[in-house]
Formats: sequence, C-alpha cells, structure tokens
Amino acid sequence: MMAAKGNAFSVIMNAQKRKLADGAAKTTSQPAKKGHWSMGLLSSMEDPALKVESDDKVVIIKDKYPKARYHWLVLPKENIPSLKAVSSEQLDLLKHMHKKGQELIDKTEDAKHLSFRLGYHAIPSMSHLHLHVISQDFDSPCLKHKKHWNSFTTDYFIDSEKVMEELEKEGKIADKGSRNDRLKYPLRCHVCKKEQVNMPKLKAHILSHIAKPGDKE
DNA sequence: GTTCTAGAAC
DNA sequence: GTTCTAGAAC
Repeated sequence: MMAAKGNAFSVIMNAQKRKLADGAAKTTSQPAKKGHWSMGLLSSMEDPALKVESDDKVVIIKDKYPKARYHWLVLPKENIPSLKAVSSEQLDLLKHMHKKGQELIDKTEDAKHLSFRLGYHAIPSMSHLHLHVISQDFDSPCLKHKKHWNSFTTDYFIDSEKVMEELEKEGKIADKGSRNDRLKYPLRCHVCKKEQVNMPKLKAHILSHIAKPGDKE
C-alpha cells in the first residue's frame, strides 16, 4: 500500500512539485522565457500528435485540452505574440487564418450537425497568436471551470470577423484587458441563456441542446 | 494554460 | 461525508 492522498509525506512532496513546476521559469515577475508554460504553443505547433495540417503561412493543431468535440487552433508560422502585435500589415494573414479554419470545418463531415465559432480570447494565457476554431457543443471533459466556460461564451471570446473588421477600420486592435471580469460572470447557457448554479449542472444542461442522431434539422 | 488542494457549500 | 470552487504556483 503506497502513500495515498492525504498523509504528511505526500502533502509535502506535492507542495514541492508545485514549486518546481513554475520555479523553472522566473525568479522575479519578468517576461516569460523559453520553457515557461505560457510558451507552450511553440512546442505544440511541432507536436505530430497535435498537428492537423499546415501551409506556407499557418499551422493548424488540435487544442491539447479541447473544450468541445472539435477544438482547433490556427497559428501563424510568423512569430506574432498576440493581437497587440498585429497591424494592418497582418490583415491578409488574419483573413488567411480564418479561411483555413473555415475550410477545415467544411471538410469535417462528422461535424456537419454542429455549429462553430472562430475567434480570439481577449486576454490569452498562452503566447503566440492563435485563432480558436471550436464547435458549440462544449461537450468535453477538459471543460471544467467557470473560467473555461466564460472564456468561450462571453465577449471574452471575440469573433474573428470582429477582429478583422477592427483591424481594417482602426489599423490596430485596441487593448481588451478590461474584459477580464467576464471570466467571473455567472454561468449562463450559451443557447437558452438560462443561468446554472454550478459547472456540473451547466454541463448536464447544455447536453440537452446538442442535436442527437435522428433529430430533424 | 494546468495541477493541486483548502475550505466553503451542500 | 462528499462535492465544488478559487487561488497559489516565485
């Protein structure tokens, strides 16, 4: 019988493990270095297990922790840290990313009965510009917390069209840092807008909105 | 971004 | 007693 969950030894060891996890990155609060978790998309882009397709400008990967039945990321090969670094110069690139995402949806026969959204997070955790392409079932074991939910169902999630429109009109993307509070909004069904008391209830509820085989369109 | 878990909520 | 969430991780 090895150490179970709560004894003094495992408590100390787990605390130590956690320290080491982030400790590799910083000694003060400075820009994230290579190897820090926020740089993880760089290695994910080269992970054959995640890679879906690529061309001369972009790579498409499966999200490592998908929040729905289909959840891809479209990333430019060019190193663009975030929307803050995007100018008119990249408008064609953003259009191309959107087109590649939409094409992938269109050729995924199994997803024909699902709706999709393409968009960006207002304040992404991970560096390297990435366009989310995500089906709207949100049926996934990786969708666990309020933060997950609200990041895809409030205006913390900004449709790709809106971003491209703003870029075309303003020549840049205004800072969306003020949208951080969206992550703390109450849990609300994205289809019928009914508020749910907690995540397990929400997850059970949204299943009722997914079309089942045999349902009419 | 995830993991882990203390303490609140039930 | 079990479920669930929120905050630390330097």
